[in-house]
Amino acid sequence: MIDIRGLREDPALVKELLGRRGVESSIVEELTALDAAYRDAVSARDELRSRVNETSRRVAEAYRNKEAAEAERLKEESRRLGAELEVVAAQATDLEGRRKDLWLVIPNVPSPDAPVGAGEDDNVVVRYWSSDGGSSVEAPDLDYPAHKRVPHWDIGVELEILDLERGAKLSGSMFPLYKGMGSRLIRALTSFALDAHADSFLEIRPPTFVKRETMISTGHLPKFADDAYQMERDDLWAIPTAEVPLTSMARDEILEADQLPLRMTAATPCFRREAGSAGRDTRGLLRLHEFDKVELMVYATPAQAQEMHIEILSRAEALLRQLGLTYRVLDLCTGDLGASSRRTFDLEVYAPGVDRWLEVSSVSWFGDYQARRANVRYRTEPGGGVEFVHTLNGSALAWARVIAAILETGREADGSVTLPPVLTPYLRGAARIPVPEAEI
RNA sequence: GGAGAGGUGCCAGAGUGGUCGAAUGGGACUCACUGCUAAUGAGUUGACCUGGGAAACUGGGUCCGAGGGUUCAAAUCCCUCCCUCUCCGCCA
Repeated sequence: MIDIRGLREDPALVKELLGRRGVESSIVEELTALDAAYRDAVSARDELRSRVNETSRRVAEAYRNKEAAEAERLKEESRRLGAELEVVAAQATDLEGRRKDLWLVIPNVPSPDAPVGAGEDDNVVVRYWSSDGGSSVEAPDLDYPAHKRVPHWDIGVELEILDLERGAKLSGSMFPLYKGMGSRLIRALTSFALDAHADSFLEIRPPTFVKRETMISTGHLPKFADDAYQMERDDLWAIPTAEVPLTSMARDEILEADQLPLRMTAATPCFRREAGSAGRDTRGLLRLHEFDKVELMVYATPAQAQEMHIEILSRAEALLRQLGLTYRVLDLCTGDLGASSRRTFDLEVYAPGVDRWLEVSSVSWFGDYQARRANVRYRTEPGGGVEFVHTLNGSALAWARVIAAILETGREADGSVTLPPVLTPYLRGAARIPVPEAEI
């Protein structure tokens, strides 16, 4: 949730910044109006409640003084005030609910540093990286031989490591089934990444299904309910990313300043209905209802947040470099920013077979937007006041698309795939995926 | 799933209708004493909403697992739900 006090103080600024991401100023004005009405109602309710309380106190007093008649009279008065209170309180409750409903669906105020733009075409490429060219603001040479211009779904069938038809048989399209080296590759990548972060990130294995409140904390509900899988009977939701459970780890808690920054990492499956993109990218591993991902998440003080943002980004990039994959870093423009985010960098790997840049990581700084929803605070100093923490997270990394890029990038002329050497120790020494011998 | 016990402040723990935001102990913080640490003494110590104030501070309201109800009045009585513990059952 945005800082509603900040909104009261400077509505023009909030309107301006939210306008950059396409939020109508009338919506902000509506929240301002509801907020004012809510506060009036609360004052009226509290004043009346105060009188009821006072009257009740006098009832007790009257009884103590053995003034039964006076007590009866006060009880009658209190009853009358109570009836009045009920009406006023109902109004306050109604306004509070309407204010909260609107408050919850208003997206975060973007960072003034985020590039202004309408949509993904306006994202800014910060840099490219390739194993040949290193880091550069110039796009690398994307000149690949024909044998690398084969889509991973064909490679997957050829090498017998992907069986999307059987995945579809079991669960429907966009639920992949990996086998053999395909399956092992996910395990290897997961171990590789978790080990890479083990120096300073606490490894967590969170639950995969979470309560409604947990989804609300990160901003995935109520607005984006259509994108999530729900177990209706128990009102549990399948996590779309480990960000969801990790961000709620400290929900309703007050952390000590010396615990921050608090870094965590988790490998989990991620579930997405992809409701808005039916029919797009239905082939292969480009867009899936279920995929595995390693996530990094940090609780930080506002002062630490920027530095943590860079640290997460660096870690995600380091993995891609070690895997030898060509990638680029995008600074998302205000129009493409996720609803909860203040600023986001996306990492996209280049997959030569499908000739596309694939998003494999999204590194976001949420400010206190999620912390306010999740009520995660910290004590600024021992015995001092409390403030909301800042939350940040980033994938490091989402494996399905990384695997697509590895297969396409590593494909040799004979059809086998050479794997990134860093994975060899995690693959019982295997350095490549051979072409299966033809059956006789 | 069945039976029982229980959920109170940072922690432990008292409190069965009004004087309870809540005893007491511990912790933490501040001050004093001490060369330092420890010990001792005194004091302070919640979060949230809303109003006043530049601020220090201050008025009102809410919060004793959650939500409803009874009552002039609920931590305390009633109902529903959630969670924890013990035993039984089941199970990887």
